[in-house]
Amino acid sequence: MSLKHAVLVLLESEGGTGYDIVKSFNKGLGYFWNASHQQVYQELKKLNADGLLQCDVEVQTGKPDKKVYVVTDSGRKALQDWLAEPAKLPKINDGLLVKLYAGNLNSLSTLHEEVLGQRAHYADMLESFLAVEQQYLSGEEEQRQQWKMPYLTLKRGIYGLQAWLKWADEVLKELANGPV
Amino acid sequence: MSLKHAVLVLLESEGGTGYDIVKSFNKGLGYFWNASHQQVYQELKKLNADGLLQCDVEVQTGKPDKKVYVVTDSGRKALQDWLAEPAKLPKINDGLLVKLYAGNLNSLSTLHEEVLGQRAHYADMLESFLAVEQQYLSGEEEQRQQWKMPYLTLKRGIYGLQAWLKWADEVLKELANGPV
DNA sequence: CGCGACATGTAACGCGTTACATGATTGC
DNA sequence: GCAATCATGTAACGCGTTACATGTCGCG
Repeated sequence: MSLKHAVLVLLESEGGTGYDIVKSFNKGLGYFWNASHQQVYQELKKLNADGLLQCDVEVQTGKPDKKVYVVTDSGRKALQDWLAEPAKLPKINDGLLVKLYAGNLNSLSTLHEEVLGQRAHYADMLESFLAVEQQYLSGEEEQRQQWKMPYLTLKRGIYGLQAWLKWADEVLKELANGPV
Repeated sequence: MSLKHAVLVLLESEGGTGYDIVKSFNKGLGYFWNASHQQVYQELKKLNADGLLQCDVEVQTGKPDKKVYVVTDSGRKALQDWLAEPAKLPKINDGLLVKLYAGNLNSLSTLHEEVLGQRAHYADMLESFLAVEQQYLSGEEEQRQQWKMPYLTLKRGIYGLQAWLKWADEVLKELANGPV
């Protein structure tokens, strides 16, 4: 949809390498935007070819050369254009819910295990989000002001996960009680 | 990811046309699985070619002929295989959150409008979900038993939307208060 | 000695979006 | 007359996944 714009946002203030961007997707932004390293490197190449990014190579020994990308003026313009148009609603395709929906085709115990597995994953995720939140809340006023917007997105992750976990617990109860 | 399997689930019990499937994606299943009609027709063609679906044509006058698909034995097997393997975690790519994250690049009033717009959409959606829930809860015990699993997926939609709306209200307050 | 972090990619394929295309019937 | 519902598709393109591919450094 717009990996392009997510990349521009990340590079806007600082510039960075593909590797840096992938790391961001596994931390801050990663709560609500995902892309594999393959995808990121492809995209960087393309954005560079299209003139939205400029690339400086830092030669290194022992490691592959580091390619540091920075946003160009036309990149900044593309970002502004995107910010001005309304965001699309995210598309949800959740296989677990399809399985549940078709519950009678499957054994309840298999479903129970699956839900438990995802539950564990999301519970870990929530814990780490809450830890980041604590860090934010205990920071200086100035710091808090600076990280206010990213914090709002973190909050989204927290509420979303709490709702998911609440739901999952109800489902697990149903699956345990249920006939068969 | 597995439009294939979503289609098999929908056709498993009844058989149906591409049009029927698209309608399902706009109702029941649509809360957590989406696909355009173009995608659905392509997929049906492919599943038919691969022998997972069988197609009977009903000739009609005035309208295009109706193609009714039913799941074959190998289709049923493919479904069972999929049900047996663990579901992947859904991938989230939410442009609105990218915009918020990069809030300082944008005007707060633009962000405010965007959040308000999505809020309106999700509020409508929640209302319609709650209406469906009421219908379910006021049904006969036997009906409830039959629709239990789809109801659990509806519940997911309800909790998810409520969490989203709660979050959005906090964000709107912040965006209204905030400096600039 | 192996694992994880660092650092980059290619190729093939499959999934999803946008635009284009047709045409009857029913109800306001 | 216009919009919605019924009913189907093609073509081009762009986005995402999986598999393959390479090589160093530091830690335990």
